[in-house]
Amino acid sequence: MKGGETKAQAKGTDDRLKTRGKKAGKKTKDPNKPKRPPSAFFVFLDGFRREFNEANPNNKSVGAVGKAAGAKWKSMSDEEKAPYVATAESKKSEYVKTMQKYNMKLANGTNTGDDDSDKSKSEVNDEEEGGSAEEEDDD
DNA sequence: TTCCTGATTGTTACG
DNA sequence: CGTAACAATCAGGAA
Repeated sequence: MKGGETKAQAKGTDDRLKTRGKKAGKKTKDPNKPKRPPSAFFVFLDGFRREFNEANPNNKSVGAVGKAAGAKWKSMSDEEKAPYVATAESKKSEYVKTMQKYNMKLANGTNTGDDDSDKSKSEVNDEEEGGSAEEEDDD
């Protein structure tokens, strides 16, 4: 057990509580723009929502689930969040890779037009599918 | 009818 | 180092 909880973040961003821009219907004009992968919390939320949906057919709204999920999330132990965090990590890996292609494409698209076969090796080889998500920490 | 907001935390990136 | 914003969701409120 770690005595000091990581309060480093210190939620110094309470300002964002106020509807931070973020329009729902705002679509990105960049089709390749990689969307951020769901955090461990979101991964947990994904499953939690379904449960909440059945547990609360009345459904209140996203806020209700969010609060419930957040409350429970904090109640969860690191080990319980481990699987969610592990999934989040995997998503992040893909995100990073996607980001590379996104950046690369921009570099290619906005820059030159010379590219055909050579660029093949120049570009990022997405054939790197190794173990991935195989981190098991034995207690 | 159609669009947008709300609420949760995490993660990522820039100055 | 710190801040700023955005990631999903689902139904209701507003114009």
